Amino acid sequence: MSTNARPTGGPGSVFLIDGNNFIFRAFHAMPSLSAPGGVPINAVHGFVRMIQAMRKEFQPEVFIAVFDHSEETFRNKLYPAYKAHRPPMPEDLVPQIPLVRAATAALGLPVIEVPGVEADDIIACYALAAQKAGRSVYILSTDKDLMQLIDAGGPDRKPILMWDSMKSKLIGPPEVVEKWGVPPTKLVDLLALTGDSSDNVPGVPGIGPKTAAQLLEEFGDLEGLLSGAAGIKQVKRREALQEHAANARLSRQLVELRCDIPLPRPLEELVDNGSDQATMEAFFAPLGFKSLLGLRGKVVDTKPPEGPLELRPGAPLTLDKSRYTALTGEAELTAYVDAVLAKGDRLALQIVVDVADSMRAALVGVALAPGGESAPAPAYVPVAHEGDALLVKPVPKDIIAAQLRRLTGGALPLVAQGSKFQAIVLRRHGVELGPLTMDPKLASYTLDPARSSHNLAELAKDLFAYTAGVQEDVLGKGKKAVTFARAAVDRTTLYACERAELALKTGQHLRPQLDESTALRALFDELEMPLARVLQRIEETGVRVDAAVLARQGEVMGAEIAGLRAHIAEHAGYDLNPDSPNQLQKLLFEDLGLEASRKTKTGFSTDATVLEELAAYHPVVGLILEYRGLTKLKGTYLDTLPNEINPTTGRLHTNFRQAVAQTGRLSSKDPNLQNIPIRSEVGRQIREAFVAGPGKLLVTLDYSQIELRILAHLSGDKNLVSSFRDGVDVHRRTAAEVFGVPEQDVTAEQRRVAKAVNFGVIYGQSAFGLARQLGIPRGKAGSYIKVYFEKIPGVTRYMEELIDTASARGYAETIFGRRRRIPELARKGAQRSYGERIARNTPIQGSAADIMKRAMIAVDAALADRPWAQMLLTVHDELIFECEAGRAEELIALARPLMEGAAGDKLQVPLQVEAGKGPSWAACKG
DNA sequence: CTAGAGTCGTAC
DNA sequence: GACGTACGACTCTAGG
Repeated sequence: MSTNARPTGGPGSVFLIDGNNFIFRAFHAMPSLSAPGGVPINAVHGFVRMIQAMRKEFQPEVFIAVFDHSEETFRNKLYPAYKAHRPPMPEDLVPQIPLVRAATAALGLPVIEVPGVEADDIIACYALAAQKAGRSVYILSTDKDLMQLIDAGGPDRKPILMWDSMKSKLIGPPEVVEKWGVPPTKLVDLLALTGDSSDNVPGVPGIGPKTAAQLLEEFGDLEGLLSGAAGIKQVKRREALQEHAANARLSRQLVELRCDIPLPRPLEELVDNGSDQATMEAFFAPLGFKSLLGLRGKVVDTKPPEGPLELRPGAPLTLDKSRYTALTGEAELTAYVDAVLAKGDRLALQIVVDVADSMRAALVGVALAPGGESAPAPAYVPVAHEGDALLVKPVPKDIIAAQLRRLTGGALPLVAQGSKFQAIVLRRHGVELGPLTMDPKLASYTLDPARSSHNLAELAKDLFAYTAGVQEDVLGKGKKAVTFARAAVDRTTLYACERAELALKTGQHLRPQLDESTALRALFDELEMPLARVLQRIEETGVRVDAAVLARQGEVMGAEIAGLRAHIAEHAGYDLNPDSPNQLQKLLFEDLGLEASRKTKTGFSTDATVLEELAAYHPVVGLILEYRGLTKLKGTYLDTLPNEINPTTGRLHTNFRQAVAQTGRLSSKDPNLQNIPIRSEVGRQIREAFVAGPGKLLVTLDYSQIELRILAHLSGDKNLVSSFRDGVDVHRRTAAEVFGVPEQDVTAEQRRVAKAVNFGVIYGQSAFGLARQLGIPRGKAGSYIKVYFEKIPGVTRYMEELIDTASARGYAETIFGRRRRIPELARKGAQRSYGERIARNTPIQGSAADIMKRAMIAVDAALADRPWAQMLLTVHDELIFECEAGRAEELIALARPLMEGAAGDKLQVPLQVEAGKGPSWAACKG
């Protein structure tokens, strides 16, 4: 029973509420709360909320609440002192008991009670009867007496489990053993020995749970123990058992649940039909339960996820680092490679480099951790450690490369953390890797993109409670830090071998978790892992950037910036740095007395929207805006891009990061080539510097409206779907619907509004946000949104469903089953709202990302035997290629259908791809 | 001097 | 508080 397991509800499930247990827990969990008349109702409120939530999530076939009936039970007859010394019920709880029963009934849940029989016994009867009838049973309680019923189930029967709804913990046999030291079947015997002071069950004095478990282990059961007690060595214990044997037997009778009463109502009668709104309102409205009324009866798909939602930890790990060796001689290396090839079944790699840039790094060494029963221990192959005593006679690099090729060229499946980086570096050193089957970073990302880190050290800590060595310990820190090229071989060996071995272990640990979900397994094996190789080729190719173009633009812009800065200073009357929001605030809102509109954490906002409003009031504001625009372009692009050009290749090699964006998108870093300007004319000119090589052309292919198409597909909205099927302008069609005019009469302004609303929907924008975006009054924006949702009803319904399902499941998912946990949905206020926006956006943005990734793999495969074209970049919905000038159309004809077909048959709307070509990125227009 | 927070702005 | 996903430049401040 893993910590994440939850009940499987739906048909065939029987949920039995231990009413009294539940009331007490609700009472203590909820803050005090009173109904309008002053009656305390916090327990009622908590109780009802829990029932609502469970009904929504689990949709039990049978859902009943069982209560004690306050009469003498057989236990009192047996033992008058039974439950005699119970502390009195809290004063505030007393009046709530009858209310809870009534509330339960008002919710439409059968209230079961039998005079003279405790709730526990009734629950036992129902649980066993339901199991006999082939149902799975969940008892909603934390009462230890009920744990004796727990049964993991088997081939011939369904399980009986307990569910602690407040801790979200499923209690099965392993949890019972963990808590009590004995399985559920022996729990009665154990409790008979230990007794129970709260129920006044006597037990045997001096015997607590630990001793009882140990004795039962030794003697089998209570009777065996009592009859064999004479043989116990410890005097006190032996005498206690002999003296109190009768008490123990009596206790056993008190503790053991009886299931010999007839069921007051047969199971078939108790099928849950949900609640009746009128009944609920009649009952709850007078109690002031407004929020609960809205929560009623929506049917939410709560199919439990396949596989874990978070990485499931494993047993603590210890690694024997004394086995690690450095292979410093050629003979040693060869022998090691032979042994791995003979005995290993897979091989984990960890390269060591001097700098963190895969296209510049020099290979310093490689650690190898083979998997397999009799495989050799991990070892480190030093390649380029400067001046280490261990390496007086280093093995020639070409010999190392040859041995590595033998080892990693395809003879064994490979494992590597951050495999793309390693593959690029190794390839640059003459070692082309064979098939990679596991990259733990990508496995972690696929399983749980929302986790805080996919770093190997973090994974080792979280999964195996293992603390990995840190780079700092090898390289030193601060000014004295060295690169690995200057690090000692022995320390590097420990560090790198540990990482290789951790990659191996982590991969082996995560693999079965991926396999638990068909969707996640496919995403990993067929999407993320192959994509890493595609991205490897893209990064290795790089893109040509004409530094001279950037330099020329930079000079022009620099002069303009200097002029603007002087003008701004003139207006101000003093020299200031317009880059500083601080100084800008002083100028605008103090010296010039302009009106500050928005506040930031540290002062008044001076962002573009604020400045645009102020532009009419003072000429300096326009200058600042212009200055801002130009310095941004110059500082971020013109000045920095040339520095990123690789001196060896003469091209720009970005790093596509595959395990960062929580939606499944890629990101681009060092430099970021996914935010090169295009929207403004000045900005767009930067794209003139991205050029094709001589005799070549750039080709761009971009998905038209892919996110809106996915929204159309997911929501199934009639209007949206038909817009795309008919191939019309979707914003125009939306405008026509929303403004109630024929399509040909839609004005540019109307289309702009419709477009903004369409995008706002994808991002979960509010009326406030839309108003700000469009610069219109909030009321007007609200009415646009209102009409939009009326005219596009499928979208409304879909968005509500998305939030409900995501809230019930705790995650959002894409068309291809990529999941993203959204813990924010369990919180309140702003956090919850944020969670709702994520829930709306992730399926759309993530599905688009999945489709693009599929397209990239397909196109890459098609280009494998077409060396006249290379993929250069991806910008979320766009692919950029470089190809021989005469073959641009051929490339477009090849790639376009692959991109348009990348969703397979998953979409009910077509995908459309637009193409452009030209000598530069800027020239790639339609 | 460095690291991190804050603000702003670019892309899709 | 109010629009989702990224990356990064620049300023300013806290800390060594």
